Amino acid sequence: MTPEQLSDVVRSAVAAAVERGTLAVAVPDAVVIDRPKNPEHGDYATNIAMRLAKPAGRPPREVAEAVAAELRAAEGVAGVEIAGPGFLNIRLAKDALGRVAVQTVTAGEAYGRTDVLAGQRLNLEFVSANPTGPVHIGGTRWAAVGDALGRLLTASGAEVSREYYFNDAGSQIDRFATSLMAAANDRPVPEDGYAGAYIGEIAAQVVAAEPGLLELPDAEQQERFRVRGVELMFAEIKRSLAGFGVVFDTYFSEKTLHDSGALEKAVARLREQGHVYETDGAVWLRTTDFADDKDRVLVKSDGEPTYFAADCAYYLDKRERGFDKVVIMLGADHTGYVGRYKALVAAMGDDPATNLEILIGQLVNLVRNGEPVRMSKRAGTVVNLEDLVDAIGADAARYALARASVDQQIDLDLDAWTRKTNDNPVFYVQYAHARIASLLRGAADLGLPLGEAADVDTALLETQRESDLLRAIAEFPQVVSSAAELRAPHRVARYLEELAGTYHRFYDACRVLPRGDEEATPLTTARLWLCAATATVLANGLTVLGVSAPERM
RNA sequence: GCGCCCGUAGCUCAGUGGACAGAGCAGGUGCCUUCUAAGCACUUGGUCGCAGGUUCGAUCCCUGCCGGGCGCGCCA
Repeated sequence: MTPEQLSDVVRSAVAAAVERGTLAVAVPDAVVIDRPKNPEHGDYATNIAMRLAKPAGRPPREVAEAVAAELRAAEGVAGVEIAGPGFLNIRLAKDALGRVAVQTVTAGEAYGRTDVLAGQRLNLEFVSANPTGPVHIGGTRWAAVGDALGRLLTASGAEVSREYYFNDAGSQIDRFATSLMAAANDRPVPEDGYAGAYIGEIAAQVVAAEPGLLELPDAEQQERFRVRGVELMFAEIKRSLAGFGVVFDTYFSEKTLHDSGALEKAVARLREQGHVYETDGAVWLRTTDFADDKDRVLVKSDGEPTYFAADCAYYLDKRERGFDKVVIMLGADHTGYVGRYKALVAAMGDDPATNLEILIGQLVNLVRNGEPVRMSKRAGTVVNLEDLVDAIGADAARYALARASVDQQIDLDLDAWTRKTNDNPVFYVQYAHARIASLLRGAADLGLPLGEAADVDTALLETQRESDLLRAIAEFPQVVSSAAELRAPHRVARYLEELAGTYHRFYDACRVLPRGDEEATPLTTARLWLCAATATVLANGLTVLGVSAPERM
C-alpha cells in the first residue's frame, strides 16, 4: 500500500465514522499521510484528527478515537495508535507494505506516473538564449531544471510543450553581425561588439560558405553575416543542448513575429482593451494599471517596436496555440520583467494568476579549488554549457544544477563534482543503481530469476531495514507529483539521495544472495524483488532528472 | 529608495503548519577470504539572523528590523 492508497483508506474511515454518527464533520477532500522518522510512530502517520478537531468541535484525541475505530477494521491496516496531541500512527499489515515491491517492478517505467495534472496544457519556455553566443552557465541551469521540470509535469499527466524563444531581430543581432564582419575583415572588435574565440570561428565558417563575401559592400556583407551567423550559431546551440539531453518541441523565432504583423496585431488588441496611449512620439502600454512599477514603451519614437512589444505578441501567439498556461523560466537578472509580464497578460484580458507563471532561478557561480572562477565576456572566459560538460560530464552537470532549489544561488565546485567520492551526490545515487544491477546479474548467474509476481511472499520482508526501504519506494509517486506541482525538480534529487542511502543500509544489513553452498529461499526471492524495485525507482528518478542510471561503474 | 531571492551544524545545503530540526562533507572510533568499501555503523556538532504577531502547534504564515545576492532603460 502506497501513502496515496492509505490516504484514501483514512478518508474512507472518516466517512465511515460520519456515517455511523461517531463524528459530525465534513469529510475532507484529501488526507495528509506522513512517513514518520521515528519507527516507534508506525509505518505511516496522519494529523487528520487535529485538522478535524476544530470543524468537529471536539478535542483532537476524541476525533482520533472515532477515526481509529473505523481504521482498525480496514484492509491492510495492522494497527492504529493515538499518540501525542492526536496523531494517528498506523502500522500496515506486513504484506500490504511488501506488495509495494511487486507493484513497483510490475509498473516498471510507469512507476511514479500519475494523472494529478491531467488536462493541463502547458507551454514551458526556458533557456531562450540569443544566438549571439554559446549558452552561458545561467542558461545551462535552466536547461537542466527546465527539462527536468518538463519531464516531471509530463509524468504527472500534464500536456507539456518545451519552447525556446530566440531573438533574431533587433540591435543585439546587428551587433553580432557587425562583430562577425569585423573579425572576418581583421578589423578591431566594434564598440559594444562580441568578442570570444567563437566569433572568429563562426566568421570563418560564414566566409567559407559564401565565396566572394568579403568583396561585397559593408551593408550587404552585414546582412549575409547576420543570416548565416545566426544560422550557424543556433545550430551550435542546438548541438550543445542535444549533448546535454535537452531538445525542444518548438524553436520560436522573434523575427517571425515582426514579419507576420503579429506585433501590430498585439498592439491593436491592447489598444482595443483601452490600455495604450501615446506620449513623446512613443506608444505606451499602461502597465501601471496592473501593478507594474512604470508604464512600458511598445513602439519607440523612432517607430521601432520594443522587445516588450514582441513579448506581447509572443504571449498572444502562445495563447492562440491553445496553451492554458504559459510558464517562463528566467534568471535572477530578469526579476524586473515579472511585473511587466503579469501586467501585459492582464492587459490582454487574461488572468496572470492562472495563465502565467514566471519562475526565477538564482545565479550560478563556478568554483575551482575553492576559488571563484572569474568570468568575463570581454576576455572570452565565459564558462558555457559545453565547457561545463567538458569539465564534469553531462550527468554530473545536470544533477548538480537540478539538485539545488532554484531559489538558492549555487556555487558549483568543479572539483567536487568530478570526485568519485561520497561528497559527490550523483555518484552516490548512480552507485546504488549500479550496485543493484550487479547484484541482479549475480542472481541471474546463480539461476535465480525474479519469477512470477504471484509467487513472491513479500510478507517475509519484515526487518526494519527492509520496511524502511519499502516505505521509501512507496513514497516515490508522491515525490514526483508534488515536485511537479511545486515546480521543484530538486526534490526528486534529494529523495533519490535518501533512497540510495536507505538501500545501502539495507544492503549492509541484509544478505540477498545465498552464500557458498546455501540454497536460495523464499526470502532470497522476496529480497531480489525488493532490490529490483529499488533499481526501478532509482532509474525512473534519474530519468526524470535527465541523468543516466548506469548498470556498471 | 523600491521589488525579488537568500540567512538552518565548522563548510555546502534539504526541510509542501506537526512529534526529540535532517543529509553530505570536515573531526573522532570501528567494519571487507563469499552479493560493487564509490559502501556501512557508532560519535562530536544547533539561540533555525533578531524582535513581535497569528495558531492547539511556527524553521515554515504575517509585520518590522539586521546582514548578503540580483534587479529597477524609448537596451535586448
